[in-house]
Amino acid sequence: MKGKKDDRRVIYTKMVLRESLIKLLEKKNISQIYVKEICEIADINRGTFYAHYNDQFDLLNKIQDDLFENIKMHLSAYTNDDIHTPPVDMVEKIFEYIKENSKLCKLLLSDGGDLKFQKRVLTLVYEKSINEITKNSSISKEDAEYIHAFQLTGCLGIIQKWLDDDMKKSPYFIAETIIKLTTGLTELIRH
Amino acid sequence: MKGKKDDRRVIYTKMVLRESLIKLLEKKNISQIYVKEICEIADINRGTFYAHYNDQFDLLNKIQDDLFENIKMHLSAYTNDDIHTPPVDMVEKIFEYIKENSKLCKLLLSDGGDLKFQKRVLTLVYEKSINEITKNSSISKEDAEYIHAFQLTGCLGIIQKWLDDDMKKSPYFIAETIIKLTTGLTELIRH
DNA sequence: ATATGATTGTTGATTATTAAACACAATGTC
DNA sequence: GACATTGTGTTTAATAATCAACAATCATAT
Repeated sequence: MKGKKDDRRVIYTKMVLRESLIKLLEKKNISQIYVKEICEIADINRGTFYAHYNDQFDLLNKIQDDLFENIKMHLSAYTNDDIHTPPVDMVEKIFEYIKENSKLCKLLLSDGGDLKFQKRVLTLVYEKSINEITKNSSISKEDAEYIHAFQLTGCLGIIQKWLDDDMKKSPYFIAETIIKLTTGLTELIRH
Repeated sequence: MKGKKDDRRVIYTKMVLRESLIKLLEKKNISQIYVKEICEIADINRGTFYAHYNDQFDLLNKIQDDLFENIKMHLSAYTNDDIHTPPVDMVEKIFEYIKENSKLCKLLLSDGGDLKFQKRVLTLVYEKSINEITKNSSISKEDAEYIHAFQLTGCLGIIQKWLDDDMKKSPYFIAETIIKLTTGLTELIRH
């Protein structure tokens, strides 16, 4: 799948460059950020930056790809895990992950965030859960699609509010709430 | 005075190795700490450690030397600065420095700390202030020595208490207190 | 328009760090 | 005491990051 693993130097370089860009993104737009700035804050030679990334946008994309992949991993763990693990615990893990990366998530998922990225994440969740619900129920695919349009934007709303509130509520509470609301919805349609 | 300046890599390596050792020193004695541990926490190749230091003790010595040099710098700034700067502000700077390096200072200056190092610092302060006081007063050198024996251990006591209290009082407050107590002392002898 | 200054993207030579391996010493376990 | 395990100190070739320089591009103000 990939070449050799990065050694410590590469891992460190990428990490500080990412942190540096995230820090800058809290203050200004990506197109107002210079490569030079990123390197100064990261304390990394500019030449080294270009050895890994083409420009600011490339770096941001890589960061987004990573976040996306991680969310994907958490989601697949949720749907594929054995039946004996309560669903709440699995969803909780996703929110713990979001909390750990709150700075970045706030930037990308908030109102002023990256719309393309949000759509990308939502589509991922969408495909996962459409299958889940239509699989073992009498609900038509058409109905399910509307339910999920509602569910997805609803979840995003909850996440945004949670981040805005500086994650005062525990990840478990949010997970529980979301599980209740989403499972409740399908119950409503069934009857 | 010295050769070429270290580049970014060297600076980073030394920094993380120092932080790593300090972290370990909070849990155990220097002679119970392995070089291997230090490198693992710092995420630095063991070979790189040996490129800069001989062993744990050498690293600790270098850390102490640095702290010593910095305290020295702050002290000399205090005694050599122009007369218009209030002494309290100068002493405050020293305590701000201690606060910034509280972890390390706590380790080295506390009751269980390194006695040799404490003595070294005290001697430094001693020489500075003996001159200061005998210079423009009628106090004999013999008297001054006793006053300072008192002053120095007294100051160390205050610093230790301050560190034990997790530096709740501001650096300025401590500076003010120490100035009051030490200048007060010489007044007492004069009369 | 033109001049001034700052950022860019790339380069070449140099240096620091890396992973991996090694024989050896220290440590703990049965 | 013999045993396996773990840390030590050093070496190797490979590679990543460094600094410094460069012409080219962009920004801003005059």
